[in-house]
Amino acid sequence: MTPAKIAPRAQARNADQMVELLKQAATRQLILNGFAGLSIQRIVSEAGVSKGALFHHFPTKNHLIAAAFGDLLRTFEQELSNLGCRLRKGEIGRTAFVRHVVETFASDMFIGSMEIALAIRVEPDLSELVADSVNVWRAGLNAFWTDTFALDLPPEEARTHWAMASNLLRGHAFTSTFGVEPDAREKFILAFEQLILSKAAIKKAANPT
Amino acid sequence: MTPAKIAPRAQARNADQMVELLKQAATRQLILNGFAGLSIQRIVSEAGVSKGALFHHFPTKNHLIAAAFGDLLRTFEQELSNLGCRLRKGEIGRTAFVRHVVETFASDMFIGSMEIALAIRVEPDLSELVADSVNVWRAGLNAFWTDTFALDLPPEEARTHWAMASNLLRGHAFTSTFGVEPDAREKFILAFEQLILSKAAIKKAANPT
DNA sequence: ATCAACATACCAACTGGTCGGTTTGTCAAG
DNA sequence: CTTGACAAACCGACCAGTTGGTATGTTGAT
Repeated sequence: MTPAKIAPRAQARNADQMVELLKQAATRQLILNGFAGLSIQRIVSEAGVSKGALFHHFPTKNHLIAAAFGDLLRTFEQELSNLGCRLRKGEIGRTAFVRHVVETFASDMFIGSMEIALAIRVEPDLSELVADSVNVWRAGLNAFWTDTFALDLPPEEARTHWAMASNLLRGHAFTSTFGVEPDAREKFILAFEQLILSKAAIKKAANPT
Repeated sequence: MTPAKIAPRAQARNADQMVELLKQAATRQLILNGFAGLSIQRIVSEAGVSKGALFHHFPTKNHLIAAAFGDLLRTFEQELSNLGCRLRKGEIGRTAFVRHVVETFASDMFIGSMEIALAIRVEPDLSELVADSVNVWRAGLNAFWTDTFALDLPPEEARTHWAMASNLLRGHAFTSTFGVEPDAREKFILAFEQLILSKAAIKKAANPT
């Protein structure tokens, strides 16, 4: 008889789980090594699977990155929406709300997504793959503000105001990557609240629980 | 006699010019292909010189990137400072000033520098090489605001206010990479002027020419 | 003659894939 | 229940090209 051989690696059989595993591995490696350091080899090592498995589910690297990026944007949108709901229900105050929102934007995951977003401008293939996700994110981000606050301004001015709010958060997140002084975050939170939210009324939740 | 051979490539002999050439080639390739696509091969092709020449002047790729990044930051600082001077001398109005400042932040070169800035968080070597340039830029950016405008606020609050201004510009620049709606830039300019500069007085130039 | 400046060939490692083989789960037929 | 067929899922070896350098030789200015 042929001598016993080392058993080949077992092959899991759950496509959805594999896709999820790959997207999460990509996200972790993005945070760890940045967009420039995001390689297929690193992703499969992180996920503990083969390149063949990866390319079975995603035709190109860009497809995987786009899928992971789309998940990231949906996660942020969900987090923000939740924060808005909690504020409207009175579960948190306005300052705490701002603090949480700022933390979402200054998170490793958001910074990672910013890297992808900037890289997109020179990668037409990737840009096309993420176009829908970006549009949904933009609309969701605007809705987050308008669902949460009422502002006594004409619609176009209100839209610009909330775009400013989002840009301020992005700018702060960007600057946070170099580290912030100990109390600069807290100062930003208060200044943001004053500058952006002082004239905005919190909408009451339809059904406060 | 040995038959005529193709003459070896002529070797220019001007170190300063070569260094400048390499930094500018790196910057152009950064704008064209992003940080992830910024390779030695692309830089030397862009510059029309050899890798040997590059590595004679810069010990590693990161040294070149850091040098080019430092130049970029100094260029932005100079541009902004000039705009501030022109405003103070009455050569341009406040709205035009804001428009020019916004254009500086939304420029390809600034976006390229943002890519480097984000990548730095996962590259300790590069981070160390650019630390001084970043500190100088930060101080220069704050001085740009405080040299140009007087604000009736305590120093700490003024500092936070101007940090908000810069972050707003960064956030807008970031969002601009996806393209902006036709009049969104103009709306941003007006809203910025209203939100950030409405309570700031333009300092008069010491010697209006 | 000397050395900084520059060129070119070479290197090991890595890149995003491709490809042939193996494994696994499902289904239908007996 | 068993068996065989099938295709999705997965593996790992292979591929051509690229990466950031290194080593050696040549050139040009003094």
